[in-house]
Amino acid sequence: MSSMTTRDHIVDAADLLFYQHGFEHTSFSDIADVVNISRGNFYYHFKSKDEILDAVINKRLADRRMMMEQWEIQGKTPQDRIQSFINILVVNGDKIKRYGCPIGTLTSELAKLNHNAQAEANGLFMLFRAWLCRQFTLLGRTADADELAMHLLARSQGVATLANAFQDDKFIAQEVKMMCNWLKSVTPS
Amino acid sequence: MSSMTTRDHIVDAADLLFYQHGFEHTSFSDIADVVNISRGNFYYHFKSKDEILDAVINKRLADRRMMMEQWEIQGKTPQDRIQSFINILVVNGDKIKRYGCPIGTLTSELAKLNHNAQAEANGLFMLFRAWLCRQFTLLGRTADADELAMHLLARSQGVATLANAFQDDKFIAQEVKMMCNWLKSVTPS
DNA sequence: GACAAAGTAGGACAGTCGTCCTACATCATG
DNA sequence: CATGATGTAGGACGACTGTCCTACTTTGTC
Repeated sequence: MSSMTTRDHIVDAADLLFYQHGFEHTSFSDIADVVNISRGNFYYHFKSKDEILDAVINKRLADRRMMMEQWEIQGKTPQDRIQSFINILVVNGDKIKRYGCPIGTLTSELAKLNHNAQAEANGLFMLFRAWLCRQFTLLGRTADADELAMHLLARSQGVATLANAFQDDKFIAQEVKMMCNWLKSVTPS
Repeated sequence: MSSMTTRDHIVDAADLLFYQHGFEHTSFSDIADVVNISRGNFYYHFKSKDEILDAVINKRLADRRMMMEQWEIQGKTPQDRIQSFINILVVNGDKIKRYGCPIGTLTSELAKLNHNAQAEANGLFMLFRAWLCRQFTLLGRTADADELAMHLLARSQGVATLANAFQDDKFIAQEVKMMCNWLKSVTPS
């Protein structure tokens, strides 16, 4: 995109580097090398590293919102849309094997750092939770929609963590299949 | 323990601090403050920070092995023993809510750091995987014992990650109950 | 073309990190 | 008591961190 500002480039690079190497392990120098600007000049665009983190979280929130909108357009039924969520594990399989889930690993890291942005990062989970909850409600599971949402979220988090540790494609495929069957089993006929 | 050496004290303190604040975010000064020794003196006991990490991983391996031996003594049936594994989520609920799973968060961090000790840390997962696999085999599920082991491991990892993010006791209880029901459902009658 | 505004470069800064070194204390054994 | 081994204290080191500052270049507007 030629219309992208330097600020956008910084946020994009930080987004990727925070995912690949973690927030703390990513330095200004690392980002500067990617964006090709001088290290000291970040402070024209951001007052602190934490402000970059805020921007990255907001970008991720926006990205995920857009993704969900796509799912709503493409998936006619709630099952289809929930299926789209499950399929992330396959679509992003390679990245997840290497770096884990972008959301889960970020919230874990910030929890250990006792970082101020914890609540904001958790908003990413809340976004998926609320969206899934809505889909399960539309599916007819009004009574336990949130439970089901949390259950599915937990399942996919667990698969991401183990896929990252074991680098196992077959495992991901197996678990995705089981989640599909589970989805069928909770869908009223 | 009065019989504990300084080295043991260092490893214990590092074990706890690595869990609470992460490996990278824990400095020699942090450990020194807990153990009450001078910072520069670590190198009499360890040649590098990575060597402390090795020692911590080995300690965790030994601790978990001991835990499993206890489970084998206390649990008469394979179901009982697998149940003991599931119950970690309740027994260690408070710590998990604060800091996540000690194993999952460590392997995630080391993956992002691209650290040499990744393989060793993954040994912790392999330990549980093999143990669970054995229990499911004893349960009579010889054909898919490893699949079931990985599935249960993933489930507990997911619960730990979300419990850490959402600080939700009720969620843990719900998921543990579901895992119990799942365990019954895979147990041949 | 003048000039303020927007953006950038590059280095200074104080602090912290892991590492290493040397001097000192403790202690068992002769 | 003497002596070597074991362990400890405390600071020096170079590298790197996030932050901040000043000088410079580019850009848009009158």
